[in-house]
Amino acid sequence: MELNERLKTILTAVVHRYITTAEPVSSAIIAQRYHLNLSTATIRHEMYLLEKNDYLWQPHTSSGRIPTDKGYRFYVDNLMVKNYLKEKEKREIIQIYRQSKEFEETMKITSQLLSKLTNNIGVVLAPVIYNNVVKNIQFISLGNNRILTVIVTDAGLVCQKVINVSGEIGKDRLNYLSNFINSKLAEKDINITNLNNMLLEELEKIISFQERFNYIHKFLEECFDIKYSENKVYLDGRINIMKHPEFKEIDKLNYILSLIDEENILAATIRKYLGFRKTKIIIGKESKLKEMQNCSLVTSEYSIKGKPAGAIGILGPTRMDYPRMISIAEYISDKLSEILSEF
Amino acid sequence: MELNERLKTILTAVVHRYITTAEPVSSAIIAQRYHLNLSTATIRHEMYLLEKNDYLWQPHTSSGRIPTDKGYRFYVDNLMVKNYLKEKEKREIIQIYRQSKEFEETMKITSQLLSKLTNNIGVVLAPVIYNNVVKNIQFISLGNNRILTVIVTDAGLVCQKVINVSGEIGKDRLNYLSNFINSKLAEKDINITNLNNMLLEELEKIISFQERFNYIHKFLEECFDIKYSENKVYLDGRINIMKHPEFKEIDKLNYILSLIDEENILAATIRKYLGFRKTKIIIGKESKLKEMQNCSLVTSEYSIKGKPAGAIGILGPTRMDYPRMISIAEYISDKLSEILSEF
DNA sequence: ATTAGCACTCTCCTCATGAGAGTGCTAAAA
DNA sequence: TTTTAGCACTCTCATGAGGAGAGTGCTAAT
Repeated sequence: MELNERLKTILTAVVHRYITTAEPVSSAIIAQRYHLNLSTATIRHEMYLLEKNDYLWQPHTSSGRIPTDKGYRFYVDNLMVKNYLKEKEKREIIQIYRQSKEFEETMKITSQLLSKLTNNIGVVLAPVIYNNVVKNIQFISLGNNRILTVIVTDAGLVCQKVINVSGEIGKDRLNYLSNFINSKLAEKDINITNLNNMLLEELEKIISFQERFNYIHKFLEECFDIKYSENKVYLDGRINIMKHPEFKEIDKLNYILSLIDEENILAATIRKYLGFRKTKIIIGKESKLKEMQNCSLVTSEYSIKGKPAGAIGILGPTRMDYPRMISIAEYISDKLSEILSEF
Repeated sequence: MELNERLKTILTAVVHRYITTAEPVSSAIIAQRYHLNLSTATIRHEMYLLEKNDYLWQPHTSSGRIPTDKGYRFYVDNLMVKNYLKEKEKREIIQIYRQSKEFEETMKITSQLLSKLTNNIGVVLAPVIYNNVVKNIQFISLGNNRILTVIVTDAGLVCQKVINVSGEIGKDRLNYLSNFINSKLAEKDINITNLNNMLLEELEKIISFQERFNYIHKFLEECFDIKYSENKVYLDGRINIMKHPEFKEIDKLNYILSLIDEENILAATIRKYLGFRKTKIIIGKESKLKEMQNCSLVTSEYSIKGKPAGAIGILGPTRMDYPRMISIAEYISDKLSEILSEF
């Protein structure tokens, strides 16, 4: 069924009212507060139609109505009015970001900002390193046949990995190696995957002749097999879930808690919806995850120097103020993109 | 009042029973299960004495008894019998540790082991870097007057920091600097604090003449002002709190949740009790933190190459199996010490 | 198509009741 | 003096009844 204007107005009213009060919405409240010049009986009839079409539901026969996931979805796609942050809020955000000069801290601050501004849970996925241009590589001998590799990307990301080698490699040789690679890196932009594929061949040519290290190939392969930042997730504001009446019941709390406990599930969910569009909204059961059934997730991607890098997210009850969540997510991801690009 | 043997036996019985059932313990249960050859009336009288002296309390006048914090404390200090892990469990732990060769992963695995083995929350404080001997230092230019400093300690810890300088420092000069420092490091053991104090003078002498960098002093000072690992905390098994009946009530859950949310509070609490003894037990209100009032924390320190480095912890309800928690905490901290010392 | 009116449904709160668990006390036994 | 049997007493917890209140669904009139 195509919703007519009046049905849309009523659905909007129900969503708005329910978002602010967390109580089932009655026909009387709509009539009183939303000035539709309709009697409660008419509104009741319209609500009945909305319920029949799965936009609303009733906890029990004689109670008010609550939006369904489908109702929220329709609201988000067709009804809501975009919201913009106040200049004052924007300034405060910028102010807070100014405190941090470091990558890790910036990630933490971002998740804190998200949770403080929304009263929900703030999530930040660290940038994926694969896409970034490698700027510098260093090998540091730790002794005991262990070598620390430090890779720096143009985005200022640093990742490290300790590698076991089968025989001692002298300092000079490590220096030779890093100098050689760095000179190659200076010539043109190379990301980690490229580095892996391209450089290995060349290195083998040069080094296996010059240096006769049989194991150098394997060693380098290990160096570049870095998953570091792929799994890194920053969460903040877990306690906020306790503020929402929907999680007063232990069972529902249990679901969202296990989502929070297993950061990987959350990260995987966000990652699953990446690409295609900057901002995405996943409402309740849309995610197919049983742990998400009472939650919504608003995610927004950020980039570094124009290249997609990662995403931030806001996790809260399906009953959330979507326009505001979206404006916050988008503003923060924009700021984060700017800041990381400057690094 | 000094507790006589019979009172001790009864207190022990109450603690053991309460730990397994989470139900107030009645005199009848003690008489039935713990073969004291006493009537319920006598046991009731003894329990009354224990209650008068604050070792037990009753939720209401006609219910069984529950140990107080003081009761648990007495049990832990005087009554409990030390427990040892089974060989099979030890083997499994070693097995799991074998999967990891990296520092970060080892920390994560440790917190997971703690939570899985105890059904409580596993906490790991990363090693504090100050005590460690500095092995190698590298400066990598990031451009835009930004320099990445990587410090490696003999324990294999790596910490990084990005520093803004007021003017560009060339690659050669950075190399000169790191070579100079590294040569000094090779001569004798220097930890970060020493490095900071001692080296700065020497460097100033040498470099301010040779290189005429006015800002080199300030730059180096910033380099060594590293708090990196001090605040790093690894938590695992947050969801486990839901398994305990004491947290079925939302209010109590709220407290422990805010403890889990603010990792710093937890870390600070653990740190506060560091030193003096390897393993420590903080029971309920002993910590003075209102968030801890229904929780106990068992912590055990680990070391790297014999030097105190950090601590692990187990966070759960005061009603926990202390002997087992302690044996797990001690075994894991020992293993962790071994592993980190090998790095 | 809209509305007034009203019976009906369901929740929620309170109160009463009774069973059950476990104690505290007392007087008798050891 | 210590221990115990016996019993009244207290408190919780589950159940059900009753009534108020919120809100609906339906019907007949506008």
